[in-house]
Amino acid sequence: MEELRERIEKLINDKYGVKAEVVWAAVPPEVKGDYATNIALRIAKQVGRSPRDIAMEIVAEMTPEYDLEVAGAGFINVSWSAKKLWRKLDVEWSDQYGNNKDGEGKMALVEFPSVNLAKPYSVGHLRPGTQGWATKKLFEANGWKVVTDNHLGDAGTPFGIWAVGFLESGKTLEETTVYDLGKIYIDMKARLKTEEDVGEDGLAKRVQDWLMKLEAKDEKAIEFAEAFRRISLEHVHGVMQRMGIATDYEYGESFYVEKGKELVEKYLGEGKFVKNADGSVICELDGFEIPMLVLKSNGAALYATTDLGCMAYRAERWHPDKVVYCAGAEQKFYFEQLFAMGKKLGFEQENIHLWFGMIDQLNEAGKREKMSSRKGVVLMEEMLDDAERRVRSEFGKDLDKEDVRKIAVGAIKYSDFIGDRKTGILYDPEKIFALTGCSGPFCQYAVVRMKRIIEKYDNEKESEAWSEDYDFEAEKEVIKKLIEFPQLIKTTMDSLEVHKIAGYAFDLAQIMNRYYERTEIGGAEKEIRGARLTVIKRAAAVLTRALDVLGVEIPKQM
RNA sequence: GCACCCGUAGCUCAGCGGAUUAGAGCACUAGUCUUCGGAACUAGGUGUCACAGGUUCGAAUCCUGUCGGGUGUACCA
Repeated sequence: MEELRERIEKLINDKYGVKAEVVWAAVPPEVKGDYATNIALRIAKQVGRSPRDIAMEIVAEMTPEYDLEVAGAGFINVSWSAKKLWRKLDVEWSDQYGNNKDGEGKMALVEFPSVNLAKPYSVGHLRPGTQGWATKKLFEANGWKVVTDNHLGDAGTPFGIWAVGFLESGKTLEETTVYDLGKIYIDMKARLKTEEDVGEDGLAKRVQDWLMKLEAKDEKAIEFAEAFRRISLEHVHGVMQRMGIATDYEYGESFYVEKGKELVEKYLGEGKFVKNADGSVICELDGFEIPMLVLKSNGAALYATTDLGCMAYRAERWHPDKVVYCAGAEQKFYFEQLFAMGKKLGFEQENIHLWFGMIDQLNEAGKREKMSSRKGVVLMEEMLDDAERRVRSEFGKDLDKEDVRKIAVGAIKYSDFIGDRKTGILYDPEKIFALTGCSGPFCQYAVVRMKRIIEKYDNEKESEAWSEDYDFEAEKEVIKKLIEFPQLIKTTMDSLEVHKIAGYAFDLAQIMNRYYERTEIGGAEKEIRGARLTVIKRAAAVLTRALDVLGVEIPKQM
């Protein structure tokens, strides 16, 4: 294919004086041929001839060396024998198949899931975790070194809200749980909203007072903050462990408060920031009507302050080439400002806001609406429990605990990758926990089934010995799919559209299910069986790797 | 007001560096069963690709406008 591509590119250059890249695309199954290029259509205008004529001429030059055919408006379709395709796959195959070294020597910092410690981990924070983890995996598959950081929401207003609410609750720190914290947070938020609506600010002031106390290192405030962090973090770790995600570091916002404030002073001194009459500090940004607020009028830090400190800390410690912030679409404007500020201040890394649509739920009227703390959210633990319950009841067998978890989490994670990450998702248990159709468990099942077949027939290394004459025609569709994989990993890296890998995994799983529905393996002659088992082994390896990028693990049985 | 995202089958969504006949899953119907693991496979679609223009030999895909939905718009994160 490479050779043919170069030949055609050379031909159109020599013959028509046009430089263009030939790209092969898979053809629809009804059409004759395996791959097609629309090169004739693309250069037709420049050449000044009809695409069909050009395609005919190209084909005439390359026949009979290659099996080419002009189709449709001027496509050039190529057919390859299954055996040739198999050889291509075989040459490229290794235990690292799919991975590449494009990112060698480069380093990325991926920030996720960045949960708010003031309330229990809810489904509202599902996407940063799943998408962030997949992004890390994707970078690694492309040869990057990756450092991950859970940028905990452990400072700022949530702390003040929690401190005020906690004192009102009358409970002691020892008897306070993460669920109490969540309840306090939600109640307080509602009260603050009511207060604001009537134009008062008594409660808001008390919240800010506690915040200031913490930043001034008041003993009581620090004690609260530490307890608050301990209670929440234990809970967060539990959920992340069940989800099968983890980060290397978890410096929270509080870690960067001081550093951020120092930098605000520094840039004020350099004239890059401006102090308002009310004491607040801003950073003017070209192209933005609204400047970036980097310090509140009462002198307290806010998100931008800690993120500034964070950006500087990371630059100094890791010198990342890219920094990926995994956070919802509603924060787009903020990140645009933050990145513009980073540029203005001379930070060199490329910043990416990996954003995603929000999670909706159906209300009583059956209408879609945003999931919000006030209306009551589904907690991650509840969701995981539900999913595991469903797995247990649907899969009658005695699955061990770990397999149940993997299947449940596989369903949840995969459902996040069915659509583009920018598209919002609907929290519908029927879809999130889907065990059939386009789902995680469908893909997991395909791998488990393949492994069983391999184990059953591969006990005497039969896969190593098959007849040289075997034509691989029955495996052609599988082989073509496997050939696509390395390129998919590369192109997904450009767009960070991980859902394309999920689509690939589903296609491959479906192809495999169809494959052994109509192809005999156990009953095949020994010389053929070995070849078929080898293809199945490779398909299992590729599907496992694709799912691994998504963070979907393979259970031992299901 | 301005900015960004979205509008494709009953539902949930792919497809959008233009191109061979617009696809999946769910749901529904009918099949395939001495299972190399049937949690599977096969067959079944009357879709104004929101609407209207434009560019093009060719537009769901690119451009402009309109309508509808969502989000954001400095002391929240």
